[in-house]
Amino acid sequence: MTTVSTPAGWPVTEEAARAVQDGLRTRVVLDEPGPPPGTGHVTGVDVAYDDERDVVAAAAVVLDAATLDVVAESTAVGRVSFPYVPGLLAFREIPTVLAALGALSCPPGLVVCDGYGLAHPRRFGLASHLGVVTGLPTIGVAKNPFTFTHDDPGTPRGSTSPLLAGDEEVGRALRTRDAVKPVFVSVGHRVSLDNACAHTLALTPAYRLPETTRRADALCRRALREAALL
DNA sequence: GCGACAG
DNA sequence: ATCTTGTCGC
Repeated sequence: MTTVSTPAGWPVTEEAARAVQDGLRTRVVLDEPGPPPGTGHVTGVDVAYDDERDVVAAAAVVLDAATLDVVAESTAVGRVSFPYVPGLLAFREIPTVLAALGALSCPPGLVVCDGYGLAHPRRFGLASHLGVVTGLPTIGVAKNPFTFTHDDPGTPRGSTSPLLAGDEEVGRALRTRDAVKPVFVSVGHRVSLDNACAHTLALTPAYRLPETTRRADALCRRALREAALL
């Protein structure tokens, strides 16, 4: 496990953080399909917090995309770098997530984030931000619709409905299990929305949430419990 | 101005 | 995100 501190120059105010987003958003690449599902590596990243102790732990878990077997994993801990503000989640998660990704012993391939990419007030959520900063293909799979609207997808697994910001499709509500609440998929960087949904389905053979985020969630919680950062 | 709001 | 017990069901 590695230890990280908040990067020099990291935004302190909400206004500064929004300015950073506006400066980076133009670098998001949307015209690549991304890797085909079931090939290469797929990596889940997630973060857990202990605001009492001011500690944050991140985990990255690399899976073989064909078998969903764990290929590699890593964790990182640090201090909380930003408060939770809707629309600015990336500034809270990215430093530790970058450290965890950097500690991996193999290439991550496609990165699956817990949250949104383009489905964001300024079209630059966590998944897009992480993609631009690393250059890696990324997608966002969120558990809640945030401020966006959607119709309920059909009952069968695989059914979708557009996730809308007004009349703009910023993502998709995707049913990953029959009759179970859908997840909300959006493009991060260098992946198409169709492909992002296909990957999400490939990663949900048994549970609502992708195996990537399930593994990363369990690992970062464990890392937080065991963190001795005092 | 007020409320809602990924994790 | 996090605080939290038991409980119903495959």
